[in-house]
Amino acid sequence: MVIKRLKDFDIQQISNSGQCFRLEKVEENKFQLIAREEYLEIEQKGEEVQFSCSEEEFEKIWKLYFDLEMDYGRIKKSIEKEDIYLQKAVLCGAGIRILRQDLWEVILSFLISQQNNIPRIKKIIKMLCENYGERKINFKEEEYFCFPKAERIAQLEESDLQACNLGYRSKYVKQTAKCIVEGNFSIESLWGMDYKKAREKLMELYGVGAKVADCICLFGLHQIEAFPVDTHIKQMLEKYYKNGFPFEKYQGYAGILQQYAFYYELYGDI
DNA sequence: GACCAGGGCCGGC
DNA sequence: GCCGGCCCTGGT
Repeated sequence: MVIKRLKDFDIQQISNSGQCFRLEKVEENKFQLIAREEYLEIEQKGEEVQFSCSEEEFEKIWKLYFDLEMDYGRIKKSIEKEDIYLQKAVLCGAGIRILRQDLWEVILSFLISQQNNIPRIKKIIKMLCENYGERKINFKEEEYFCFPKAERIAQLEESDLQACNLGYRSKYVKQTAKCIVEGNFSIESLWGMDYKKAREKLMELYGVGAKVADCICLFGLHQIEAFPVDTHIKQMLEKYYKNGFPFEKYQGYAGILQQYAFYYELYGDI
């Protein structure tokens, strides 16, 4: 067990932020996460956060995973005072961070995400994990399932994917997995590219368009300048930034602001 | 029960 | 560059 006091961190907000789909609330203030083939429980009260792992594991995996070395306070402070919308958005999702998830998991998850809603995306991914992910046992002697490897997904028939409710996305997933496994697309090489090149390269994949590519850049490669425009962000831009979003003022990290805005659009001033 | 829309993309024009 | 079609289902 590790206990930390963390600023700019809210596990519930991160869970609801739509960037990851395997972080689930299990009881009040308590969440479970399956990532990096590990099982983790997180319990938060105020700034005090408990992680169900050793200090070594925390340092080795989770500190980086939750992007705890990034100063989000500084990013928030950089927002212009006159920008009422962003100020409100940042206040609303003050504990959001951009996780450092597994690249393949992000690619598959956001292929599934298109023209879909978050509860349904979570259900589909859960089913894929239970059917095709490696089964493991956690510290409570309970079973859990890892995210399925590309090799396993590539073996499946489209009908198997249809059975997991992927619908018309089945063909995208099947072909993308095959392409990666057969060595025709190196996802590792993406790490050596800048945002523009990585985005362009990702769009070569069948089923990956501009928006999904941006999500993969932002959530999979941690290229925080990527600014995915989905239907919510599109509506927001049309409503509050008719003369254009001030990207020039937030060069290099607009994607983090996108995430605050996305969350604010979803959950608003509740 | 009906209807709309969801972290869009592809293919045809 | 624009537009129709698309699997399925959560939410109203």
